[in-house]
Amino acid sequence: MDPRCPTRQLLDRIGTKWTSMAVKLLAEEAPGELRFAELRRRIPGISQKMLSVTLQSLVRDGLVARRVEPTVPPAVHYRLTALGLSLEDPLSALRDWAETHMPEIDRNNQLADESPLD
Amino acid sequence: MDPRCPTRQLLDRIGTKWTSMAVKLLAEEAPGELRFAELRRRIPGISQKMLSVTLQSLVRDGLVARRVEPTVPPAVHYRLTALGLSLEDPLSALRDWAETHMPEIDRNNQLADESPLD
DNA sequence: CAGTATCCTACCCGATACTG
DNA sequence: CAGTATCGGGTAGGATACTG
Repeated sequence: MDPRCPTRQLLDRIGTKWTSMAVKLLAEEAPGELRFAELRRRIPGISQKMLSVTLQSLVRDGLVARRVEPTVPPAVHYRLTALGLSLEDPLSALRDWAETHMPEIDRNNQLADESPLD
Repeated sequence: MDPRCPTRQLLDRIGTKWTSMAVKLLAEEAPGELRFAELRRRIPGISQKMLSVTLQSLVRDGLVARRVEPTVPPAVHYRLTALGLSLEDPLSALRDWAETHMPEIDRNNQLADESPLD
């Protein structure tokens, strides 16, 4: 198996802390857009810097499109591209699995904590 | 959106460098088992330490089962649990997407490198 | 409003050596 | 064979301050 396989490269992207949340919010809005500040409001705990870094990476990958209204102050809108939207299918499958099975994983970890002799 | 949502917790696990490869190899073998050294051989570049850490984490989560034959030297076998096997569906969907679309993402990044003024 | 620019810390991961 | 122990570098990510 190749440690540089496409799957690993993809996980290096969507595995970063805020990426999956940004993609989900933009997917819910698709084909509409969200502004920088609106995304910031909907992702509790994210800093301006991390939202900026996250979105730049998504734009660079071609998963998200950035549109600037040249007003003062500027209004910047983000939306998923067709490529980004196509990622929603496997990503929502992963979300469904997580919501269904993460509680069981949590229980398994608690059991491991209670029986440290295994 | 909750930054501690199940999806993020799941990505924190399968997003680590070697986890998705270990799961894939064990899934291909399911319901059979693989030994430590055999996994090591099939994951080029992984160190003993990282394979050990990766497998321990998977066992702790209940995604992988560990079976020790008390011989000298010991023979340790790993296999996916039912829970681990259920993860294969969304994970293979993600792999399929990665193989199909990562080349396009690579091209997008190359274009971004060539046009730094955007 | 939508970003940059710095600084700093935690921790993932690799390299290496050792062991029952 | 299947681990554990230890050390160290690189980097993701947080806090804070500044700007067109």
